[in-house]
Amino acid sequence: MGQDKPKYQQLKEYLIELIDSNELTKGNRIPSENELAGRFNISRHTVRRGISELVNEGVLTTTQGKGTFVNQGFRNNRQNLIIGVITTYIGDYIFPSIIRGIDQVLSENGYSIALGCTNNQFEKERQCLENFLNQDIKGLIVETTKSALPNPNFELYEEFKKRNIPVLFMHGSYKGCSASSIYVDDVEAGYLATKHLIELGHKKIAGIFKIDDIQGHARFEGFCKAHKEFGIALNDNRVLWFDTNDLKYKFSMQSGEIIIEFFEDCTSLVCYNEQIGLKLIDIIRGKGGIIIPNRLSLVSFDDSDLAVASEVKMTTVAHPKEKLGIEAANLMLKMITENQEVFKVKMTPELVIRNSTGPVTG
Amino acid sequence: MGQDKPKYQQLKEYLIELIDSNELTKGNRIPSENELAGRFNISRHTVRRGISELVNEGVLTTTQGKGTFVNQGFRNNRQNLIIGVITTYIGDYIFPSIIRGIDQVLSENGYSIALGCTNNQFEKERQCLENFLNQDIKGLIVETTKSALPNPNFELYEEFKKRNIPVLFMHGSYKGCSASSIYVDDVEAGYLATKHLIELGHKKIAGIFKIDDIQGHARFEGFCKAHKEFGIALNDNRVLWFDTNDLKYKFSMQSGEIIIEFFEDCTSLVCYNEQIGLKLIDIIRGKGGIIIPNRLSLVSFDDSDLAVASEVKMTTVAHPKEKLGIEAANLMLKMITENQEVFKVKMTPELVIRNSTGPVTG
DNA sequence: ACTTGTTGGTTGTGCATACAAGTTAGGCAT
DNA sequence: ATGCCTAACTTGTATGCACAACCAACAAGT
Repeated sequence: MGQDKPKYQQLKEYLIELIDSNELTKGNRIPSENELAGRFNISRHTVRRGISELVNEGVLTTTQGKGTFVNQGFRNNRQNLIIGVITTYIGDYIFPSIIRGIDQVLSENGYSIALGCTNNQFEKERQCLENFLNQDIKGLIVETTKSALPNPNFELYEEFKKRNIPVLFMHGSYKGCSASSIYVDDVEAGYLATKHLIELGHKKIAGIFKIDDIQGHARFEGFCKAHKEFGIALNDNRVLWFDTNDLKYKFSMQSGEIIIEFFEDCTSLVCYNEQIGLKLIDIIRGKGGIIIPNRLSLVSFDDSDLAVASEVKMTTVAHPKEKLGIEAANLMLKMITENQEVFKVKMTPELVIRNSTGPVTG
Repeated sequence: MGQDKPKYQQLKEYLIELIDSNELTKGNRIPSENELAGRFNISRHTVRRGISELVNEGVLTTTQGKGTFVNQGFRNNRQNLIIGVITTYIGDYIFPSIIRGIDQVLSENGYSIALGCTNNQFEKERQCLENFLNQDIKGLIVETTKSALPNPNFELYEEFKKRNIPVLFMHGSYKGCSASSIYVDDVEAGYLATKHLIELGHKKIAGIFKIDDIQGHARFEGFCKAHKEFGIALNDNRVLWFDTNDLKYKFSMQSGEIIIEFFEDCTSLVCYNEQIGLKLIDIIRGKGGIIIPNRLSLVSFDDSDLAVASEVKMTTVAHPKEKLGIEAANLMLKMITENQEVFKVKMTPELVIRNSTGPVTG
């Protein structure tokens, strides 16, 4: 053995080499403490110290009276590579795709995902964060909860920073927090959608946006930007805002009349996402008379499964979804190796033209 | 202090109490080893042993020359309640709902989810299992990968059993493995779907099923059972089998002619799931001439979002999805408290009648 | 003002020893 | 042959000692 390292350390390395070279394998008993002490001419106490560390690392198990045994092989690669992922919702709409993208990259690199889900509540976000602080995670990817509001869990994020655990925010980061983030340019998305309609000759364009969601605001901003750029006046009556609760009631068949009245004098519609878009298509179909895209052109956002589910294949501005997840995961891996650097990545959405939009008629 | 427990253990408890009662909080230095040794009249070595265990548990940090300090609070509730969840796919179809159901229950009970995803490959399943063996999980919920084939990762499941970590299989368990499982009665599902058509007067019923999936077999079995029960002959030419690879090619517009020919002389169709159902509706719509349900009644399975996405609202046999996840999670919690018992839970699917089916005409 | 050395305190490594407690196998008595 | 006991071996707990490495603060010298 060498001379600089402590003896118990040298013993550890000796034992690990025995295991790695398969001279000792799962279930085998290692020499007794006294035997090792005698063989290397060190005290039993020193042997015990080395062994106890390996027990802590999960390599060995000791049983009083019987001996010390090599564990079942699995813990030999003594790494615990977990990335925490916190999203607002699992299982809805585009979130699964994002998670799948993340998983794809991470699992290829030997990491696994620990999942948390906030349901857009700060309290649950806090729980998730505390949970992850108790685990030995190597990084954290967070989809921000209520990103427009000040975040009460700020100190917990600071704690990750203190521990040198990189944190990456998705879909916008919290104010005043100089953390890394990856997000989609939703202003551009709104702009692209609206511009597409304008270029088809539309001038009376209605818009439906979500009010309690930063993406809704951003898409509306793009909506305005396009109007301004092409010198088209923006009519407030043509913009409809809704929030999460409205989803169940506002867009049902029963209230269909009201909705249809809303965009009656328009030739086209920018629609916050495809869940809403699909409900509108249903309402319009039920009502009869209005044909897409002849009478009404419809642009939506995200390009989820729902975009092509009905007979009307929606023109939409595609959210990168899986690609966003992949980018996020790659970025996280980069952050883990390159210490503490701050990245800001913007992803650009793309217009996908299908047959829910057409040139303005009549 | 007491008398039965080892002294280093008593010291640990003493220190933890100091921390829990906030007499020592994050960042504080604890008394030096010599001081503690003197105060309790034990040897410094014994003190060191107690402290070293607390260091290992993440409660304390020692620095040579400076002293030993209390860590930043969060690890004080020294629990690590994680449940491993392995599914074939994340993000597709009904799986997100199942995961959401699991998360809902577990997070309420202070657990968090560690996610793994096999893409239906044994190799990746193995990776996930080894990963979870390296973590300190309290239970494992597995959606079986290629459940019809013998499983090469059997020994890994055995290892969980050995460590007293309960394992719960979803959607069928591996052969020869006496583990707990929760599953949907897919034979009943196939039976319900077919019976519904028969009761509407249909006698020429086509079927499309997935061959590399145990659910496909089961639903087909129910399909046969209904035919037999009502004394209707089963024609092999009316049953079409496909596997995962076919998804991309077999059910596209290009090959639409062949598909349509296949059920040309039938009045109704039992369709493996709604992904396929929707593609068929697309093909039929593109071809023109065939109207659902007038010329062709269509029953599908699962009741996902896709069932009501198009203008044809599909009659379907509903998979419990989220409810299955909730049940699975509850069962897991039960298994954790009640040691090593084996549960078998069967969930019954329900027929949801919409307007893709109607009485036979002509 | 700055460097250097000393001093006393802290944790880190290491040795020798003793007895307690659990496991196993072989020997003895029944 | 069966069952109990003991001896020998294992790890677990505990003490006492010695010196090394490191840290902070203060004092002395430049």
